[in-house]
Amino acid sequence: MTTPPDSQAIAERQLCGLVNGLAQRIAEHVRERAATLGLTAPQATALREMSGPMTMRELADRMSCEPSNTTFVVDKLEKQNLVERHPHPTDRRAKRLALTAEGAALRRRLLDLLAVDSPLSGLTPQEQRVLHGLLEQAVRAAPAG
Amino acid sequence: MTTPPDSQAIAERQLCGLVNGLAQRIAEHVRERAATLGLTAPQATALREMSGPMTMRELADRMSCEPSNTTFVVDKLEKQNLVERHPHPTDRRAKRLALTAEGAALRRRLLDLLAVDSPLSGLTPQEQRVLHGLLEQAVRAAPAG
DNA sequence: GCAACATATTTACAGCTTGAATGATTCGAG
DNA sequence: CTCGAATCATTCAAGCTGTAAATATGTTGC
Repeated sequence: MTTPPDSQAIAERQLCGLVNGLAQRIAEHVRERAATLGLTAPQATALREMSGPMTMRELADRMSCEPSNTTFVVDKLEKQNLVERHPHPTDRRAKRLALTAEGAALRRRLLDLLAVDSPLSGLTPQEQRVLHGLLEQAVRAAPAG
Repeated sequence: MTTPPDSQAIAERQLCGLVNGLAQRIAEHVRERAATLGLTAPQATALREMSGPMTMRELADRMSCEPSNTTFVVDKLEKQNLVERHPHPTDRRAKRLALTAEGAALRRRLLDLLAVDSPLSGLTPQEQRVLHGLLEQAVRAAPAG
């Protein structure tokens, strides 16, 4: 070891800062593009994750947020006629979220907007794959606090 | 290329989700440890970044948030006698933030708490260096929207 | 010196997010 | 079948965060 004992801790702190900084960048990027469609960032994130019918809990997991928050966000989307809450076919506790035709169309436009000048465009596809692997490993290793 | 045309966009979306997910993990980790010291997550983040005297703007940059937010957070820390706002020696617009003795002691304890079982402990030091390099490259390539 | 513009911080406000409490439903053990 | 624990979604209170505007100071060019 060529480094002092707590240098590892310092490196980890810097790394946490970088992760957080990039997450902020991504959020800001989403916010900008979403605004052009009349959506807020969390609304856009929800729409982005709605690749098919799913429950509130499932959407919350995809958005990495609390279920109570998805209630709030989905309320907004529902008022704009972008998504609908249907009863779940097999579980009466759950709601089955589905995009309306209008919602599906807006989602397509949103995905197109988000694809250009992504905050990750500074990395080559290969570098992105490496990053993907490392992040997945980090997330999987620290499951639930 | 062995992949369909928009597969790259999908990969980037997944990557954004991973970055966000890990950032959430880190925030949660900070929140847990901070709570044992009577601090909220943003308060702890501010304390962590206060490695020396700095201005509000500088702290905001380190915390990757808006200056108005640091006003809010520093207000809380000041009420707990952890930091103080002093006049800046050369720029009368700016405030010079400094830790109190109590704040410095608490910061030391906080750093010790944060160092054990870091959310990044699933990666080896070498992997962390690779991750650091990739993140820095991504952040630098997307400067300001 | 002064006008015009840029910067540092704060305030007011609106929107987002969490965590705890609640009601409805499901599931497994007896 | 029934009890109790667990799960899904919602509500509410409290706190966090960003935007826009306001105030004060600094800087530049004339």
